[in-house]
Amino acid sequence: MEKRAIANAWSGVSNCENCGIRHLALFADLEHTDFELIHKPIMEVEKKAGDRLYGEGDEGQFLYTVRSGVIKLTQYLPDGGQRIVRLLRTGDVAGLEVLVNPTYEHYATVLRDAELCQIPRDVVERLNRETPRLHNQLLNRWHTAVKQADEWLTELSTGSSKSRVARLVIGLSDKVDNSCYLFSREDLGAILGVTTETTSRIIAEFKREGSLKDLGKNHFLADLVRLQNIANEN
Amino acid sequence: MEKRAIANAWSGVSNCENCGIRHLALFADLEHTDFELIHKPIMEVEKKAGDRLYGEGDEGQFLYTVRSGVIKLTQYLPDGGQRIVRLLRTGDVAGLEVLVNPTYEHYATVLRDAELCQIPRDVVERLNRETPRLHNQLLNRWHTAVKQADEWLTELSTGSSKSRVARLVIGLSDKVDNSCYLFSREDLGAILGVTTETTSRIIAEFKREGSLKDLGKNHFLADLVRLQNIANEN
DNA sequence: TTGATGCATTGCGAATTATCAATGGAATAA
DNA sequence: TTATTCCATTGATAATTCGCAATGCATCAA
Repeated sequence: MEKRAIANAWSGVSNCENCGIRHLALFADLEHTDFELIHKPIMEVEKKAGDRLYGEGDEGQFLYTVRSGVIKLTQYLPDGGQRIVRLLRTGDVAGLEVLVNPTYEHYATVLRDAELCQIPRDVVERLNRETPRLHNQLLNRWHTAVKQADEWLTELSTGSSKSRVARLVIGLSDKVDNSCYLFSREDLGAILGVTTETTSRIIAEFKREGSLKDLGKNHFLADLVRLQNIANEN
Repeated sequence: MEKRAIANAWSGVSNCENCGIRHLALFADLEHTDFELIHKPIMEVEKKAGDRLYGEGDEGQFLYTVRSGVIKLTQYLPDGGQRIVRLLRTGDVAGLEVLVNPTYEHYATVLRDAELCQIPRDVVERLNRETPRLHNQLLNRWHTAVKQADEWLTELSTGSSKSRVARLVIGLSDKVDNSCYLFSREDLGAILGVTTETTSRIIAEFKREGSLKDLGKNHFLADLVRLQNIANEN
């Protein structure tokens, strides 16, 4: 995990303004003068799979914009059971809740090596107070989060585990080349609320029947038509 | 379903400003001058259990603040399966998504007779543009929605159906007098992602073992300690 | 009161999923 | 190369949940 200061205040400003993924990021709508409101450095950090960004209950100092990679947000039950409630990808923001509450509400863990912009909470709060151009982006982020949560409830937590795995694979597939990078069976199970073994059995079955072709390293070729049928069955 | 215009523009304004539940409502932080920005009537509507506020895909003309009663937000799967993704109660807002998208994203149905404030989308959009005092409330609403969705994923869609029913009953219980108003077994099942029969069996079992005491009309006395144990078991 | 209606409950067999334990296979380090 | 380690897969069995049909129960209207 390497940390590279984009900057002291001024050059941090300069870099955000020219960020390659700015059109996807929280600061998409900011104008030149807005960037002058940023008086704390925004760091670009790299994290490896397995690294933790923050834990539930930790004091929320930073928000994170995902530049690349995948982050999982996890919550635990009293009995120790865990559930992955959301996946964050390029352009998504982790830790939005610290604008409303002092602490984080999830464990944020890197699922695939990630590059992130680490933004001090103060910076976002100040921009939120002083320029209206951040508001729409913030509302959009919240909306996206609710939408994903609702989809997970209806699509990934309803029906037989077979259809649910199928829906998850479809959701993780690149619709252009039908390729699909999966996660460990344990993580897939934690997304779906089923056991590791059940997930494994179903994916193995998909491979046997040709719905998935194994390309190695958890990379698959997906037969989306077939999977869609399974997804709709039950 | 009776509709009573609070007003032409001016008296609508006046009434919102003096609303009995304003401290809970979307307009909680507005100041006197902000109310003058409201140039369309806000209607107070009464709906009976079973009435529908709007459907998924409908053009989103209104937001609704719940004054009393309970509203369910439902999504459907292609195979016809349905899932209740959220319950709205006093102070909650239905239809927030129309500030971001043109159409509603759920079916909103009255679960218990409800009184609602029907607010034209334009009104909220204008206030959102012209007064910063609505922003925090909007962010808060979104945050609440995400939080409830996440809780439903971890608590109501994880573990055995018995623990899930127990967690749901606890969540629906009045912590002061341990009383609990349930819904039809079908609705409870749609909240938990299990069948009506399974839900019914579990609640019947709770009654037999004394975790719930039936007071008639889906009103129960809950033994929260016992239920909590069941909730944590598995 | 008497039906009629709409739910809730229950029984039972089938299907699904969990659980525990063993085996297999691929990637990595020595 | 050879171990080693970490997962994924599979088997066997138990437990849970579903699906369908029958029955019970309370409410409401005639």
